[in-house]
Amino acid sequence: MGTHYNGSKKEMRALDSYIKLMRAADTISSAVNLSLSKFGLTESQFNVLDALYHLGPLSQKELGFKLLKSGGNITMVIDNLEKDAYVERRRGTEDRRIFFVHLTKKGKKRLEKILPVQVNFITNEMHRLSKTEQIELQRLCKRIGIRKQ
Amino acid sequence: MGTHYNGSKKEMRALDSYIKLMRAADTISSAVNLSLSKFGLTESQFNVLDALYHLGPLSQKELGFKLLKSGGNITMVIDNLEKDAYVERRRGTEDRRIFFVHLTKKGKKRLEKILPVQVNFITNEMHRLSKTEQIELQRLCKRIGIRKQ
DNA sequence: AACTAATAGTTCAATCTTAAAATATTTAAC
DNA sequence: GTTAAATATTTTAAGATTGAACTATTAGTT
Repeated sequence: MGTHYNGSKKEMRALDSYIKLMRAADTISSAVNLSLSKFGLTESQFNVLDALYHLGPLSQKELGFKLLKSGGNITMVIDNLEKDAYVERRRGTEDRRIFFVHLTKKGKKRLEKILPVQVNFITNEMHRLSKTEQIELQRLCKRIGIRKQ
Repeated sequence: MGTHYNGSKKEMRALDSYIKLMRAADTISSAVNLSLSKFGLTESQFNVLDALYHLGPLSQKELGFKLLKSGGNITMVIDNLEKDAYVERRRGTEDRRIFFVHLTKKGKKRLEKILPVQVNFITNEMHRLSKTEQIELQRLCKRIGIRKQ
């Protein structure tokens, strides 16, 4: 919020922290989305594929929890990934309310092609910070990014 | 990205920094949006009102630049704010391509009511970090959030 | 067994967001 | 002065995102 608000120093500092945090995240996110768009994926889609790749099949509920997204959103992202046959829904046998989302062979192949490029891309982006700075950034962000009950 | 990727330490660190940064921004953004929703505003709408309040009338182009948003997006956000009569478009006299966006009295009043609450809210959120930590976070985020030409 | 709670997922309405194509206007070049 | 290039905004198509209402299924209560 701008320079005209006559808040206390403490308030000004908090606002400045907030703005800079948002701006940094926006900047990286835009870059990541641009990089992924060359592969025909969005950041959301990539995050789902990545989660399934590293964690194995997950229910939509679990995906939403891991990725901090709403149920409605997961439905839509999975719909789009399923259209492209990168994932498939498999109904739970014990509990038929649950859909487990599985990575298909096609999805796995696609991800394995993209992953190294993405890793490289993000490594370059983060290279603006030294090792020590990155560790410090992680510590600070961890404090902020804690899920509330 | 998960724990299974066998990248170098440097890569793992970069990915971890990226994930934690995104998560922190998501967390704060959700909280801010929730707080603003009580006033019937979105974060985007609030950011526009705030910019106009502190900087005076701006063209849509300038707004997009300040807020790191695309032209199409600004058009839509201004449309919605104009529906609620919080802002109005005034065509430029020298250059008739430009629309200057003005805060209306209603918009100014609304913002002045919300601003202190928001400032307080964000100050509380950021209170998880000490003064020194916030200053460090700002420094690190500033390095990352630099606009590319 | 029947009723109620809770849970998983879908659908809907609203807004955000972008890139690309289309419009309107201005500026530059010939 | 007319044409071409540049600029500001709008429109469009696709996807992201949420909260709320809805459906289906399960679990708990009596």
